Amino acid sequence: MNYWLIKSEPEEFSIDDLKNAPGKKEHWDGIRNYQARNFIRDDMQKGDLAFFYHSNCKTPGIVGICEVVSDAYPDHTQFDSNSRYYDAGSPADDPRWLMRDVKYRRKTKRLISLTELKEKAGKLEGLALIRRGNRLSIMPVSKAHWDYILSQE
DNA sequence: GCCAACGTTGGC
DNA sequence: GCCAACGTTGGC
Repeated sequence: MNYWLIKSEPEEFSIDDLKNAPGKKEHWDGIRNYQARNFIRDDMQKGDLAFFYHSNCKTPGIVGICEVVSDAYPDHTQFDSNSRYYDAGSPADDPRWLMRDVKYRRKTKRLISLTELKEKAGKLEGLALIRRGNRLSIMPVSKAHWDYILSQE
């Protein structure tokens, strides 16, 4: 059992969009970073929990919790020439990009902002999210950090 | 909208 | 294999 943080721009896909999706479930497409891909492929497991993080918005931060509910499978958007995620170089018989399905669990009681997480850097040492220049859209969260963040809810 | 930080690309 | 140029991310 591992813990994660996944970023989404709320204008694109918000925690409410996930909550309102059929079965409260959606595939997490559009990952185009090898490190993030490797996390999806190698380290995520069905049943893992992830913080849902809103990025590139007025107050970036953690807004909810979701669960990984599928194995990794090819992200279909890489083969769709109309998609912004189209990748002409991805071999059809060995797709470069994978995704998993995530399911809505709940919203956090309040938005736990990036600012606040940075203020608690002492308790969250090593958390990828607050490392300088971090741009990963999927990153691991240790059990200790997970528990601590939830205790601040 | 700006721009720092980072990942990727491609010439050599 | 190096590294400059470029495109993207994402906080501010």
